[in-house]
Amino acid sequence: MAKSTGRARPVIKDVAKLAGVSAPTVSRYLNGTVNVTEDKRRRIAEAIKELGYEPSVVARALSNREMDSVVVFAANPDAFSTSATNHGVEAAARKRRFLVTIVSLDESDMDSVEARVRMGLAVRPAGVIVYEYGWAGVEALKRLPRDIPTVVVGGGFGDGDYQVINAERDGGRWMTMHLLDMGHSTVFHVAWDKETGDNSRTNGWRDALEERGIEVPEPVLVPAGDLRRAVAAGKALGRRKDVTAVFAASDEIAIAVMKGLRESGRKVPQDVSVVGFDDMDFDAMWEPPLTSYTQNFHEMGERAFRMLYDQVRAKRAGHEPPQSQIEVVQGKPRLRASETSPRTRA
Amino acid sequence: MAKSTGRARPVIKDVAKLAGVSAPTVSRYLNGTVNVTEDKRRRIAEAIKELGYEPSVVARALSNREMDSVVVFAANPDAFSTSATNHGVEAAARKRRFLVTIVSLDESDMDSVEARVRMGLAVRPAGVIVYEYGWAGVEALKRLPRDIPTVVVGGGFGDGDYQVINAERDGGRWMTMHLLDMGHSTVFHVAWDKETGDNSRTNGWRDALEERGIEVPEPVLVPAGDLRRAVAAGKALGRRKDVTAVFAASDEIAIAVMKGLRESGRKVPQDVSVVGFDDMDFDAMWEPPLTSYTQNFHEMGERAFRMLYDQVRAKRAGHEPPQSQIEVVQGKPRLRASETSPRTRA
DNA sequence: CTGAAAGCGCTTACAG
DNA sequence: CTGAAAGCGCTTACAG
Repeated sequence: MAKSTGRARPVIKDVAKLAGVSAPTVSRYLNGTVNVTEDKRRRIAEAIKELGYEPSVVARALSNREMDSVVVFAANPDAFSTSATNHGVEAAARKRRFLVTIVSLDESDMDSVEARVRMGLAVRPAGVIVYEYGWAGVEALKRLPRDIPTVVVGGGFGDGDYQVINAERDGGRWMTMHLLDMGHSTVFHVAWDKETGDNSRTNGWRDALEERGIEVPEPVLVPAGDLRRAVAAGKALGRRKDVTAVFAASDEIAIAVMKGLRESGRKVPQDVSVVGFDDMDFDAMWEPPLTSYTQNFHEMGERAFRMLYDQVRAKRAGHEPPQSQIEVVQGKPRLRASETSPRTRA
Repeated sequence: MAKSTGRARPVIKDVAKLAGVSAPTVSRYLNGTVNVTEDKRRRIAEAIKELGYEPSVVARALSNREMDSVVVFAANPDAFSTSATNHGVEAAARKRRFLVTIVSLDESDMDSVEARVRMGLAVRPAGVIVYEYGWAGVEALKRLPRDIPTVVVGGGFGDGDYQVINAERDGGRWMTMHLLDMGHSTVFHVAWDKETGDNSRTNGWRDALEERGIEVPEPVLVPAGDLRRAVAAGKALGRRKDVTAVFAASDEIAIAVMKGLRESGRKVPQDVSVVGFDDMDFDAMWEPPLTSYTQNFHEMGERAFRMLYDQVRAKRAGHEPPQSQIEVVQGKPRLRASETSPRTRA
């Protein structure tokens, strides 16, 4: 603890001198690469403590040609999914003493993706994690060198050799089935217009309808993020007497749709059942409490890091990379009170 | 673009050779520290392009004794305020080609703060930004060396020499005054029990009441994050006929309180006016649309970085540090429909 | 098991 | 303006 030397920050040589050994020995002690005599171990440990020594990750990185760090490329930096996943990555990384650097991708400025990828790679991270919650992730992925350990989070099956995916499609199917099981003859669907492909909630909705042999109505697509348009969509749906159930692709949409439905004189859930997706904090507070589907983004982040770490370790040890793999993180429905069986027509 | 050499990643020497100059000259060209002949500039530029050269930030960091990066210490990593501020920091940092590393502080594990600070500092960042949205930030701040450029975001006046603060107290005062101006004889207040001190919404509420010479009722404190307890608080308030207006310390709380109020048979806003704070996305969707107060976290993040950068630049140039300063980022009220003048008692 | 030497890829005095 | 040399703080063959 005591700052015994005049140096602002002790370096490995200071430790070595104080412990009466050479710098490489301290390095070996620190990294456990080779055995060090018990006696010396003790003296080194003491010296480290005495000086408050912390190895320079920068010097280590230069020597190792890479840093103990992971860079995360993420679009939609303000989205809940992004921030929760970041947190999961960071928690797992910390256990391995890896640093995480977030480089956000601006969906509105494609040209910059190239520059941002270069910038992120300039620290020579041990690996990268790319979120495919939005399409900018796909662009970033294309620009990554093949030899850097990479994990893709989200997106469709097979977007990456190593991937952590959420069961979006399954979830969409489940929610739709749930409504069907309650007796609704069909389920309408409202979603943002930017969909993420194969593994989407929208496809899950389609799956359920098709499985039941129900004709799939046209999904209602709304410009991404435009709550007002989502309200309008709800209102339009409300005017059609054949809609008794809607599966909204997100809680935000569900809430907007409910508002629109009410504006057109329909009650939720008495006249129309509405379910959402994402299980946001507020859902339980809603009137009526919104039925939704939880995804565990934090868990996805943790798994993504662990999957990456396995690759990094193999690479450093000179082993073959682990087998390509896709982990699917299941979500689960949270039933509340925004849906009910359709009532018999008056 | 073309990878003309066999090297995986070109280094400064490759550029130098191709351009027919020495490595230091390339370095000077890159950093603009000294003039380089026009002729050589051109050749160097071409070589860089040809090789796709990107300087190693790690090597540069080792030489400079610090990295072009900033570490952010942030508690409550999942909170909207945290993620929006991060995004602002990152956007501003990118313009200066600084990397940002997020180290999250776990409020439940105080012992680790020390370790996390050390870990964050191990990359020798040029500076650090600490969020005082929660108390863990205060702990981190105590453990930072005095000589590293630092800016504090949030918290109370004077928590740091360089600080970007939100006008929380002003906002609380404004919202309370607004209710008073509508004719309510007093305003009740519900908040999480962990308050951030001087510059708090709660204090703003108190200010307004005191300015008007109104006796300040006991604020209702609820365990942080416990929405259910907040609903209960709303319910309890609803049973008291003297409550006609409540200022909730956050939108989450406002929503829970509204729910509780309704459970006790009171209508919002007809019987009781409720206003929140934070202006979350959903507020406009609420029934009734929730009146709230916006804070510009993104802007706070940007300003924090710029303030930090000024310190870093001064330090690197060997100048005196800029004058200690506190920037206050104003928020603004968003009036919607969750409050109204009290109606005359029936 | 351990030390002296060389190297990672930059930058910065030091000469010229 | 520009090059040769030394140094930033580690790690890793190479000998012993």
